[in-house]
This record gives sequence, structure tokens and C-alpha cells, in this order.
Amino acid sequence: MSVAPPVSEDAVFAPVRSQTAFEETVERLGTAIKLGLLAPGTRLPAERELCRKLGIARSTLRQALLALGQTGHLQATRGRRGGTFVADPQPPTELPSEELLGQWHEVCDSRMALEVGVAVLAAQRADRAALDALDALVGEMGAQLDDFPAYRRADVRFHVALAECTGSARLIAAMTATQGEMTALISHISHPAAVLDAANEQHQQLVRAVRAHDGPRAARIMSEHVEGTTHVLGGLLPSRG
Amino acid sequence: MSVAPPVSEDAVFAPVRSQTAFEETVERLGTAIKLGLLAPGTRLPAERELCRKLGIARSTLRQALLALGQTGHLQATRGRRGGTFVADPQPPTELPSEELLGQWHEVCDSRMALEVGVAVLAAQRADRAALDALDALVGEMGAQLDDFPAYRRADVRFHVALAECTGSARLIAAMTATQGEMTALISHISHPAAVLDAANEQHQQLVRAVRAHDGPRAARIMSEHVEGTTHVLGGLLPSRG
DNA sequence: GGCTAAGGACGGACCATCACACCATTTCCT
DNA sequence: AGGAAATGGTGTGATGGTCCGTCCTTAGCC
Repeated sequence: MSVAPPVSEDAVFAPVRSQTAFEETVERLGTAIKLGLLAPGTRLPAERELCRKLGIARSTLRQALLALGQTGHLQATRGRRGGTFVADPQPPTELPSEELLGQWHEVCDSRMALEVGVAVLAAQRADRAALDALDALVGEMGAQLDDFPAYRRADVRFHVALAECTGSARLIAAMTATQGEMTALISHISHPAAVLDAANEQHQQLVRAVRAHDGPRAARIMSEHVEGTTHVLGGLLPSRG
Repeated sequence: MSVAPPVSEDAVFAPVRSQTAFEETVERLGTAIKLGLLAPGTRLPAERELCRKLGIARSTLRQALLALGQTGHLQATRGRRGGTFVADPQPPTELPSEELLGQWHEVCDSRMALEVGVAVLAAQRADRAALDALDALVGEMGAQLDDFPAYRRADVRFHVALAECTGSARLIAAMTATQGEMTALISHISHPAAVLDAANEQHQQLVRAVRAHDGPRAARIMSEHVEGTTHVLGGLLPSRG
């Protein structure tokens, strides 16, 4: 009955990093803005309402809004018709942090796990309206092969919409976080139209598989899709093996 | 070019919950103990060393150790050969919290995403030693069909070992966390030997697919495996639809 | 002019966390 | 026997994040 003791305890005793409410708020709102989920010009809910939705104190929320204002992502106006708005235009995207660059392989692995699983669940659950929305996004990407920022915004919406097909808040949140990390990694490397076209072809095949409720096929297509991005990154990122 | 605005902003403005270092430490160590990753009798690193590994102050770590001691999961002895030990025997497992019961569907969805993705990556990367360890765990489970706690411990080690095949610390951590939630949900429902046998048959087929580097097949088997657990839960849990 | 809704600013209270020093207990070594 | 060493146990003060309440400022609307 040789009891296997293979589980390494490194994972158990790895550093714990507790995020403060301030940090997590900056992360959440900043990611949504950088991904285009909150389009430039969008008005955020009033501070007194937003802090209630986020479950934090108004002063804490204001710290986050101030930070995002100083980086140029938000802009506030006072007065009766005032509010906090997503800046238009947005500041130029900064280079990915050294920390994120060092983790790019882990990011791609996490993404692989999330996207493939989401594809399986979406194939089980997507309704017609959601499928039509996905098709529309595929069309939008196809028309933006020469404008990477625009293509990428539709790409993000596509993958988040796929997560929304699962109906799981956790998966939606995980997808937005993952897409935020991916955007930081890929926004400063070149994307020839041919590469985007090939990727979008996979999007289209994926929607077909999802529409046919063919989970295994959706999983296969998605894994190849993610692998494509990973290989592109591996080749073009500042070399780290 | 009809710009699609389908992404609901509910996810962006959902409550942020910041975990304190104390809470996260209790969660980490408690999960590892309850899953059997830290076997009864195991000696934890000395406080002064462990707090360094975890990146927290010793007083904070002591709060967590004290809490786990009061719930009967840990036991400390003083003196030169002393230390903090995983209690033997462990206290009886408590019933799942109302909060977790309300989220059981989300837990299963997250698990589906994680496990299927991990299966795909493991099929690409598992080496022979890891595969043999997985086979050993399948054998161990097969010999424990009538002792659910023992079966479950091997089951957890199996799924964590699969995550270790990916080499991704994030995925290993996510797998342990997910298995912890699953254990809390399933440890108080009945598990006929026939059900466990069928599940273990899937384990065996999964290892075969991984050994053959057949990612799509591994994904399909894993999705069916997770779905099986989900259906069992859906049928036996206090009904919530 | 006054009301209203929004952002902006301040101060006090609470608590988690940290760093540090020291105490108590047990075992090992000389 | 006695000291060194390694461990858990205790206490104190400082720091900083978070909350709550209050008030100020701005700008549009009636």
C-alpha cells in the first residue's frame, strides 16, 4: 500500500500576499478601463453609490479614484451634472512590469486552464442570443485586422462574453483579470494582420463548436488558440527561455 | 460597424473583499491540513522560519496558529525539540458553511474550468515519474473504495499531482483551494463504492490519455469526471435547484 | 436666489500588522 | 552539573489601512 507522499509543501508555505481594499479597487477599475470594458467617456456611478456597491468606505474608494486620476485614466468634474469619467483619450499604455514579464509563462498557463474550461462550459450553456453576439464580435475583429487596439478590444469582449455564457461570476472575474494580464503583455509587440486573421479564424470555428454544443471540440480549438498566443509571446518577448 | 456593448458592468462593480493576512494564513494552512497534504503528526517549520517563508510577522502567524490550535487542527509543544504539529487525530470535519452551500454551483464551475485546463497542460508536460505516481494513486484509490476519507485523501493527492505536472505554482495553488472547497461540500454526503469505482475508472482512463499526450481526450474525460461529481452534488445537496 | 447633486477635504476611532524585546520550557552538549 | 540552543509564549509600541461622520466647494436646475 505504498503511500505516496509526492505533494511538495512548497505551495503550502509560499508567501501570502494580502491585497488591501485600495489596491484591489485600483486593480479592478484600472483593468476594466484598460481593457475597454469601461469605454472612454463612460461615467462611473457617484462616489457615494459606488463605494456602497464595492463594499468599501468612500475615503478608500477616493484613494483609488485619485490614483487612477493621477495616471490619467480617470477625470472628475464637480457640480450637479458632474461625476467621474473614464478619460478620453486614454493615456498611452505603459510597458509591462518586470514582475509580470517574469511570470509570463504562468500567466499563459492560467489562461489556458481558464479559457479551455470556459469553452467547455459555454458549449453546454450558451443560448442563441449570446452566440449571435459572439458572431458579431468575430465580424468586428475581422474588420479590424489592421488596427490592433481596436481588434484587441473586440477580442477581449469576445473572451469575456464567452465567460458570461457560463453564468459564473467567478469565471467572469477570472477572465477579466486574465485578459488584463494578457493585454499588458501583448500590447507592445507587433501583430501582423495575417496572425490576427488566423486567430480570428479560430474564433469563428470556436463559435461553431459552441453552437453545436460540442464541448470537446471547443476545448481543442481553444487550447490551440491559446497555444498560438503563447508561442507568439515566447518568441517575441525579451528572451527568458 | 455596430459596436457591441454587451459586457455587463456588474462584474466590474461587484464587491471587493480584501482578505487579511491572518485570514489567508488560516485558510492556507487549514486547507492543507484538512486535505491531508499536511498529514497528522507532521511538524510545521519553526514559527520564526515559517513567518519568514510566508512573508508575515510572527505575531500574525501566531494568531493563525492559535486559531487552528483552538479548532483542534494543530498542537504545539515547547522546548528544544518542540514545535507545532498537525494534530493526530484530527477533529471531525465541520459541516459546510451556508455561504459555501449557496455557492456550490460556482464552485463546481470553477473546478470544471481549472481541472479541464490542467488536464490539457498535464497531457503536454507530464514526465514518466509523475505518470507513475498518478498510477500509484489510482491504485491506492481502488483499494480504498470502502473507506471514503482514505479514498478522498488519495483523490486530492491525485488532482494536486496533476496540477503539479503543469509546473505552474498558480495552478497548484488554485487546485488546492478548489479541492478544499470540494472536500467541504462532499465530505458529509454518502459515497457508495460503486460511485467511487466509476470515478476511479475515469482517473485511470485520464492517466492513459495523459500518458499518450492526448490533450483533447484528457479534456473530454476530465470534463465528464467533473460533471459526474457535479451531478452527484446537485442531487444530494440540500435542494437549491 | 435657493435647492440639489456631485466631488473634495478633514479628523477621530478602530484594528491589523509589524518589529522588537523578553520570558518559559525543554533538550543537547560539554 | 551547568550552560548553550532551539523552541513556543508574552507583551509593548509604532505604523498604516480602513471606516465613519462632518463639513466645504462646485455647478446645474428650478
